[in-house]
Amino acid sequence: MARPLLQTSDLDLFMSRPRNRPFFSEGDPSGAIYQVESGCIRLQKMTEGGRRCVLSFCYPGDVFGLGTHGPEQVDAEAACASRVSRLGHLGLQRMLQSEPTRAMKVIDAAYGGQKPGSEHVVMISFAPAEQKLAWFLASLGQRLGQSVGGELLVDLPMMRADIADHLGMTFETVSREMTKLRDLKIIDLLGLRKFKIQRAAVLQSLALTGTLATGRHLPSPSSFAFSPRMPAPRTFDLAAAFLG
Amino acid sequence: MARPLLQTSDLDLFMSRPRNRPFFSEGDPSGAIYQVESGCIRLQKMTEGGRRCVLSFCYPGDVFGLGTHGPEQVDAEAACASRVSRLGHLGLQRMLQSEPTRAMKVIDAAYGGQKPGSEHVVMISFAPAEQKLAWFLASLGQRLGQSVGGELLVDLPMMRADIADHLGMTFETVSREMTKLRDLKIIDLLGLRKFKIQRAAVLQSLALTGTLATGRHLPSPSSFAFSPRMPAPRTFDLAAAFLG
DNA sequence: GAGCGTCCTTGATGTCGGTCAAATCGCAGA
DNA sequence: TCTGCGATTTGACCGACATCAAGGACGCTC
Repeated sequence: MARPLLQTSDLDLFMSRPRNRPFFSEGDPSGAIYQVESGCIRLQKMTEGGRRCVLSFCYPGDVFGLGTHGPEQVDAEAACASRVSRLGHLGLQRMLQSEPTRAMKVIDAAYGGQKPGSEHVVMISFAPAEQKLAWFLASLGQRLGQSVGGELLVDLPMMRADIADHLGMTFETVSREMTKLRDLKIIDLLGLRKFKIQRAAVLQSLALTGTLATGRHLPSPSSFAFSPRMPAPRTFDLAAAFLG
Repeated sequence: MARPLLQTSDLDLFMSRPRNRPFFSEGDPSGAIYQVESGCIRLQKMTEGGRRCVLSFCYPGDVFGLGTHGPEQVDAEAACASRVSRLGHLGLQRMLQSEPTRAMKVIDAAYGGQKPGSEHVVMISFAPAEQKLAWFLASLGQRLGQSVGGELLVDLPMMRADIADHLGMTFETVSREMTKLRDLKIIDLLGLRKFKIQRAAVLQSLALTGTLATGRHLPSPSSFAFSPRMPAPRTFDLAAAFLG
């Protein structure tokens, strides 16, 4: 990660959890802010019927803990062995007084401000299984990918079942679609916890439109694949407005 | 509605739209805050393939316009003939200076702070069609229902297709499931734009567990049906923290 | 390296809900 | 009231995906 939002001096606690153990559970006291140091955190809800729904994953550098990303609405569990640092309620109030601008950035991030969560809803409501998985793998590549000789090497820290519960499908279908993408030579599976994106433009096209494209008629792959989305024309800046 | 968050003196513009016309579109300048005066607003996204996904509905008294409820992420269109009032960027900054506590409440609401949006994701990812619709009708009853002689009379301001795009199904399936619930005497359809909840406890049970229940073994219907959810034990109050 | 449990892959089968199509309803305007 | 169009209902059919069920692979611990 580039430079974490929270530094050691801000934090008042470090927590480690093996896979599937909670950092907090729905209904726990809220107000603290968490930053992922290593591993991968699942923000999830359980249904009455005992099924699990993974609302989002947090990776190193991500901040969570408020609103829809906090114990008022979700559980936070380790998707693999993970370390998380914590800024408590009081520490946050101290920061709000001493460094209000940075504190507002932290708060915005902890609400899940960065990620466009509405895309997730769009994908799980309409897209067929193949497109859902392409979308997930592409966004994972964008977030965690390491460029190696023109290809993108990506960690896959969570289990198939976690991906399934994130995309609203079964782990069997995740597995099948994964195999299909491998057979199409769009991705390559390197063990269970790592994969390589071989044809990024095709994957991206599949993620966006649900159809395969050769990639030949698209804008040059390097500029098209995984480019950040266009910035909004003019954005309301909560911190700026507040601080005058 | 009880007492609207924004008063006439705050607002700088009133807008009316017939059904399906936009109040704003994704990418429009952001920073303004909107309050529904009458009608029903759809917050929605279009997919590449031209399909529509309705992320939420706003009813009279609801405030929207920021974050996932603003033009950075969604379109806002009238689901039926609607009136909306608007507090512009500058007006909001003025309010932040003159009445910061109220302004923070307005901002929180405009981010969609009230509604637990994660429930929506859970429903559309796993629930079968019948449960999805039961959940939607039950929450509509909770929000818009008028108690009339032990039954709940509810307006249904949007079309079947809007409901379908909100729940990730087709309008044909919405129609079929609606008929099914009517045949089970759980609801009664009063024309196209109104319905009555006849057996609230059963509807609620269907919404929560996906199974029909007689209602006999449930807690007394009056306390169970449509009761507000339990408050979180301790909640981080952004406004309070900010204002010291 | 052997043994074991968990996770993953693959196959066979059934079904829910999507798609296509037609009939009916309801409302607005002539 | 009549007419016309869009919204809704209902029906028939089919395919994508869930479910059930074995195997196989991976990564532990000993």
